[in-house]
Amino acid sequence: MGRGKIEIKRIENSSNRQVTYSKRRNGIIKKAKEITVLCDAKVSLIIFATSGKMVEYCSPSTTLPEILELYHKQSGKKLWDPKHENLSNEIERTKKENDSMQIKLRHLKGEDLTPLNYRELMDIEDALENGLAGLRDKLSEHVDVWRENINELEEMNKHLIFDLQRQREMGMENNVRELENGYHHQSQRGAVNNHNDYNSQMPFFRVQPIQPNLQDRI
Amino acid sequence: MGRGKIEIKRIENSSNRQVTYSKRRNGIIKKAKEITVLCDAKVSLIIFATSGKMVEYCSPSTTLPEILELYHKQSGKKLWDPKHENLSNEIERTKKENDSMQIKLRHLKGEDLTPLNYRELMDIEDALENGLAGLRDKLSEHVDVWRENINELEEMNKHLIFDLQRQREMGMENNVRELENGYHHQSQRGAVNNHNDYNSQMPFFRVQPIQPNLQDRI
DNA sequence: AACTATTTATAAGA
DNA sequence: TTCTTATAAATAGTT
Repeated sequence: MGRGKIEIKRIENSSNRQVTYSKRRNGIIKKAKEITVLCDAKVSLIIFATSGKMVEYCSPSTTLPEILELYHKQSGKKLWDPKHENLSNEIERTKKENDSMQIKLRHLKGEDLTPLNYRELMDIEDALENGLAGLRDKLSEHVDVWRENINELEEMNKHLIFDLQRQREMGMENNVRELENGYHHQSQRGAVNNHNDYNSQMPFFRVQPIQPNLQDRI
Repeated sequence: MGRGKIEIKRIENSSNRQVTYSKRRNGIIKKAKEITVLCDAKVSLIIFATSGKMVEYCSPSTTLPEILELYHKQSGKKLWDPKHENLSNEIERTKKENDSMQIKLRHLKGEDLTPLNYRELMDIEDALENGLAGLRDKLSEHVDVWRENINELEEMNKHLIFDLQRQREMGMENNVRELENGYHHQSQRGAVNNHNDYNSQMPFFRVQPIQPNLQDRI
């Protein structure tokens, strides 16, 4: 249908091919639209040029996914197969893994033990005892850290108390010097001079933990 | 293009519509084939009649899944969406569940405890102790069953031994009667008459377990 | 992209 | 359905 008849074989002239592609592509889409209107047909048409550019037609009464669903039902061919199938397998595998872990967890919690035989029960007991052993190691590590921490804090306290006393004694000497120089001082301050009274000293210092994140671990 | 021009609107006469459908369907497929050959295009064409009957054309250089893959890349539209998406979500959810169970299991086995704080460790210890408690209940149930079984077996043994002795004594009486009636007997048999010798009696009976499947549960 | 001679598709009829 | 054929529509080659 044109000035001359053409053979149906690849058009070698690239620009001719491009022009023909464009004309015929429009022609097919027009035909597709017509058949959907004239005959109530559902049509999906997807065309890719060699360039990779795509055009699509899908009859307005439907959608591509719906057409693919119908296609799948009729032909039995799986379109999204590789991905879909892989996912199905993976999910099945994962769920089985899940179930078996669930059962193991229950057993370790002492639940659902009835169907187990003596050997299996003993194995679980071993596991629990190992678990408790590991756990108590870890707990005692914590205790060790705290004990060490307490020691360090006590050591630090000692030094702080020592420093504080020295500080006060120096203050006293200053007081004396100041008195000698004619300065006046409030008599309330005298209470502090009794540095053998531990309780009265306590409110004067706060010690930060040596391990900065210790709070998080308790 | 025919004897008369037609409007592009639904053909009301059903048999006309059917005929037109059939002709035009073939026409479109022919056109689709031609454009693939002439212009190196990739074409997917799926047509459903109102009857539900489907015809398909896909250019020989490709497959429908491949076209759909390209379609997805270019348009961004997800074709297999509902199923595919649901599966993806489900697998993700299941994997997360898996991971958390894996971690719990490790903790109960006394592994990977380092990142836990003291409170968490104590919780695990509680869980393990509860587990051990439940487990030991179950173990002692087993032991109880065996103990009961052993008692029953011993009871049975007593009766069997008693019956056996009676049997032998009756045999003896028969022997005596037979002797009185003039029968001859080998003197070796005399050893059996000492029914206070337990060891010599043992080989004479085998007792089946009272619970038929007891073996399975040990 | 527009034109148009020609081929092709197809509507109607059988 | 299929064949026929008059006619509409599509399009190849040209401008």
